[in-house]
Amino acid sequence: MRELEIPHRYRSPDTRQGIAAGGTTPRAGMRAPKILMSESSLLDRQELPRAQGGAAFSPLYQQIKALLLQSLDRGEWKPGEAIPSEHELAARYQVSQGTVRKAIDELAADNLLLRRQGKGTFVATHQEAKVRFRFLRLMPDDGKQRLSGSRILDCRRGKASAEIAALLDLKAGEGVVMLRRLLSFDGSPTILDDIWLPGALFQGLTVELLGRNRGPLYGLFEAEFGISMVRAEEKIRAVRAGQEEAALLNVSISDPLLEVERVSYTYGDRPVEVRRGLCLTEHFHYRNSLN
Amino acid sequence: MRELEIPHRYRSPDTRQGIAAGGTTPRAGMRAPKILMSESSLLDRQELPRAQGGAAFSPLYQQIKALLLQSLDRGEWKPGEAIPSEHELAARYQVSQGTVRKAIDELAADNLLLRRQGKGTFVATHQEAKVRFRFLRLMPDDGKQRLSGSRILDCRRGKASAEIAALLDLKAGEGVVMLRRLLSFDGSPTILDDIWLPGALFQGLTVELLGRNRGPLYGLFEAEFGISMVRAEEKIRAVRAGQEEAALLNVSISDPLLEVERVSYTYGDRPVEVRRGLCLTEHFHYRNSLN
DNA sequence: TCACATTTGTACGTATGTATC
DNA sequence: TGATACATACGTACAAATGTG
Repeated sequence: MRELEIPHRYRSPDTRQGIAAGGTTPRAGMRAPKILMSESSLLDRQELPRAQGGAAFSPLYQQIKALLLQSLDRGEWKPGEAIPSEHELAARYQVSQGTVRKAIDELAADNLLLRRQGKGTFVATHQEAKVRFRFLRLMPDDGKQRLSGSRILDCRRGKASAEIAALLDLKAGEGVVMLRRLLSFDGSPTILDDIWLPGALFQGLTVELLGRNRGPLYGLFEAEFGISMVRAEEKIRAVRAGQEEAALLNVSISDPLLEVERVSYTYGDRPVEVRRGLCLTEHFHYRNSLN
Repeated sequence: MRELEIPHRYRSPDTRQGIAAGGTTPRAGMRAPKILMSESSLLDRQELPRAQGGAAFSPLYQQIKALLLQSLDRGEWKPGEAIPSEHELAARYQVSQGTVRKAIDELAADNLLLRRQGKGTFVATHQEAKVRFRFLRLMPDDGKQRLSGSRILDCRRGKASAEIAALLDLKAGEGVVMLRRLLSFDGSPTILDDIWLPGALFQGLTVELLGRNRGPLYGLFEAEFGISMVRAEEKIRAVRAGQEEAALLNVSISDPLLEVERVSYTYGDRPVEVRRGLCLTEHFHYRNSLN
């Protein structure tokens, strides 16, 4: 583990120990602890700048959350696997189970973890239908999800354009993998995706590997490259079909298409994918919930 | 309040009372407690059918959440107002503060309530910029939000079409208010909205009232009609501009437009608005976050 | 089928920190 | 300075779901 400090708030409530109840149970005064991470690291701290000029403090459970995030990021627990029990984590970090619980609660709310009563807490994976659904927003108008077939049209390596480099947080000219695929539903081509990935992170990515893959692309990324897509931002527009796109999607030039620009992030808000999808919305729609 | 029953789980942990610690603090055994709503009402219960054929049980905090929802729905606390403190609610419902806290946590997570440390917990209102932002997803490509001007083009009453009636959960032919408005940013028309509302709920809604309104439409609905928009579902497509729409949005016929179909819901998942927006996405985009 | 251990879920209580007025 | 309200942290006990012997 790492070096820990003691914050000057949420100290052990040792004032209790004299007054405290029956002596059979282990009391707070016996424990050593209260930890604080020495560096801020992945902490998604609030925007509030503390009045004091000093270090950035955060509640214990946020620190635990950050530690859990680090473990996830390092691949200590793989997608689909169970993480240690709350009890075990509490012992490991020397905090109460309730504190671990609150940390996990937030990670579960962010869909990074999945709790199952009686079984344990599991690392979210794109192999599950539920998760995949969260990232595939195009739905048939009649509501019935159809089988989707993916055809890889292209996969090659090159240098990032200035625009892509900026979005992926790369230096201009760094290597990227570019791939193009066509998703069909019931055999009719519906989504044309252009995808850019940082070359360094996706070394062995080839058409052959993609061809062998059944199931979602993000599932492959998890299994083969250890990269979990955790979050994405999309920008959606209505555009006109160009010549090439029209041909691939089997529509006329200038037909309206839904353009979906996506930047996907892994743990720690690091961008790892840029995607531009062109969708035929004659019989499909992009669904979204506001709340 | 209402009649309450005692569930056969989560009974008072009265086994403690003999063993329990110092006698100065109020013990669990003193309270009367443990409630269960006699009817299911607004409960958003899980899909799990209980093994037993009997009543539908739910955790206490879910019951409290349902009671809070009822109070919100009845307008006991108005948008922008503070609800009673956790302490007070705990006393009212005869449960612990922690249980009230968990109920409020969920309502806050759903954006129905807003917690402010040191001040209280407040009913969410569309008067706030933050909330408005959640429902206005069209953004300028450069990221800088501009002033939006709303011009009401039409407002009349009529009978619901079969389609609208179905979406609003009305009987075919029931009265609706239809209105059309044009939103402009920096003076350039960008969004053309057609809106349908249940006539019965929006009695005094007129062009004059709309004309006097500054601020968001949903704010007006809250203030004048006591109807809070809490959630919405959208379906998004790329379409071709028709003649009328093209003229109003100042584009050519057949230009691509983003169509956003929205159904909005108030407390208890009751649909209270259908909206069809046509958006110009030359310099704007619909933003969305996936997680 | 039953008993048991494990793991998450619910509920309670207490003490203290932090923000606000 | 004090009162109030939400936030954090600890601890305990029991319920419910799951898997195993």
